[in-house]
Amino acid sequence: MYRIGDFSKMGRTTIKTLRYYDEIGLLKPEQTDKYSGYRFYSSQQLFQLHQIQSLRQIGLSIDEIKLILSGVDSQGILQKRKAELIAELDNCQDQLSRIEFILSGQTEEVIMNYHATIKELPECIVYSTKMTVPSYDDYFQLIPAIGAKVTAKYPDLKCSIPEYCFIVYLDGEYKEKDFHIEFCEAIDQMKEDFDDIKFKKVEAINAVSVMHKGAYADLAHAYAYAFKWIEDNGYLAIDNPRESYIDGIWNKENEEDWLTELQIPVKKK
Amino acid sequence: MYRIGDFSKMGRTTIKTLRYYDEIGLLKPEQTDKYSGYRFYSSQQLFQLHQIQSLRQIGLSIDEIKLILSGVDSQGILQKRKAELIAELDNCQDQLSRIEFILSGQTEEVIMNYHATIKELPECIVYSTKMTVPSYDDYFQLIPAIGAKVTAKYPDLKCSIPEYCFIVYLDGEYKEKDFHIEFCEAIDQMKEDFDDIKFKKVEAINAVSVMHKGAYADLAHAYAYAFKWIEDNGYLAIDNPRESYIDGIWNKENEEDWLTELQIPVKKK
DNA sequence: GTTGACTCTCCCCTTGCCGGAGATAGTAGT
DNA sequence: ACTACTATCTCCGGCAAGGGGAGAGTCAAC
Repeated sequence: MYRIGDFSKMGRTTIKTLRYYDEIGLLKPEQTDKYSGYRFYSSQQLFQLHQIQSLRQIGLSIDEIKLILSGVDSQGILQKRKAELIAELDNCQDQLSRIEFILSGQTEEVIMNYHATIKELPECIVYSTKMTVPSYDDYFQLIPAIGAKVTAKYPDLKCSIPEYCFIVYLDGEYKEKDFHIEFCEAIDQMKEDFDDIKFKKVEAINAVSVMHKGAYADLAHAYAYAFKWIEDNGYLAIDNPRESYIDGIWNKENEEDWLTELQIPVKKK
Repeated sequence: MYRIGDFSKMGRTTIKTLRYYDEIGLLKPEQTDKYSGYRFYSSQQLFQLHQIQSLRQIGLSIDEIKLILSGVDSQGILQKRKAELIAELDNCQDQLSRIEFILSGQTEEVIMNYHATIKELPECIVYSTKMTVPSYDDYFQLIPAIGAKVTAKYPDLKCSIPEYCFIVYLDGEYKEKDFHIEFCEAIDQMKEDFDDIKFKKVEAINAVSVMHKGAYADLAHAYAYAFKWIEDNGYLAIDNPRESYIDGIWNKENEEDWLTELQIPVKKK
């Protein structure tokens, strides 16, 4: 029989850990002095401790170890842990890649202070209309009329809150002018199409998001940054990019305060 | 200005998280109603939130993000995170390898219930003597005499507590009999060599440890298991194996209760 | 006036322990 | 038997980054 200090040295663990394992019932000392409370361990328990340590070293949680020790489906638990590890590896690789990307010192990132995140865009219902516009300015002048037209037709229709209004670029390539775009506004319910207005459900999707602050003329930098990010970090663009308007001419006088979110649907390569 | 619910939807985060960021001063709402306590965020803060999220997605802690936002050495922090990630990747690979090893279903593991752990063996002082013995039994009969001889010479010398007594196999290969071994007993202080007894410091080292329960005749299985484990998990044995005796003929009658720890110094390949 | 949706603060919970305070227990030396 | 020292005990609090829920107050619509 060994006291906790000696046992901890033999098992290369800490006294705190042994007391904790006692408390949670993972490894109870073979004997506990009723009056002093001293814990006494046998050398046979070193064997058990060693097994626990080997399972802990492969990252199993204490609850999982308890299950294994009580004879429950250890294959399944190991398979589950294996899946976790593979996910963890992917995640580490992804993070590492992103750090390398930042450290490689993109000019756009430094100057414009761009940052990319992956976010899940939830499913939503939108009304949409396609058009070809010569420039950003023309496009923003068209929007209020579209809103008014839809409201006139369906007075009970409401924009979702918070507002989610975006355009999708239908041109496969980058264009300086005469964009072919689809305007979308997220709403709370489905309605029948009319005129050139179509109602549809936009599926949930993962996207790379880059925030752009300032004039639309500089959006090209944000696009360049986003596509380079996608390329360098092992993602693949799987749909047309969206531009979501948060602040613009309609609520901010100063061009520098305009805020636009670029969303590019992607998947891991 | 947006209330917390809308802002959380726009930023694809949770209300709890926003409140937490407020509490710890990472992202305070632009305005807080003095009477109702309601938080109000501006769309410009969406930009800040987005930056925070991009840094969180590469695994930085909140304290690190605070540093970066306050303009402190972001290069250094990213380098540090990169190093962490590389270590994490190694660790995941190691764990994955161990799980594969278990799942590949080693016979020895199932039958003998072997488990391997990596542990750090601390530095210690030992006295040692080399000998060639025909069998385990002969060897265990020799040991008490050695102990007595040393104690006679140095009465104030004490074995370390807990006792750590092991032999090192000097034969490069596996032998059934006539082992060339070095007997070592850990002690509390250095002394002068005499006769065939040498005193020396054994350096700290990492070792694979496998516990063997039962007769010494079966130790060969433990060796086989340990060396296969080392091979399959990308380690390299860098020194002669040690056998540390915990329970044996001297304190347990029943051979099945004997407990021996096999320690093989290794490093990662 | 009354729902119903939203938000607030406050407190406890998570994992696997670590650190420390204050109280005993056990051992060695005198 | 007394003292000094070490080992051990229990209990409390803390860690990272929020999550869950209670109970109370706010806000807008019907």
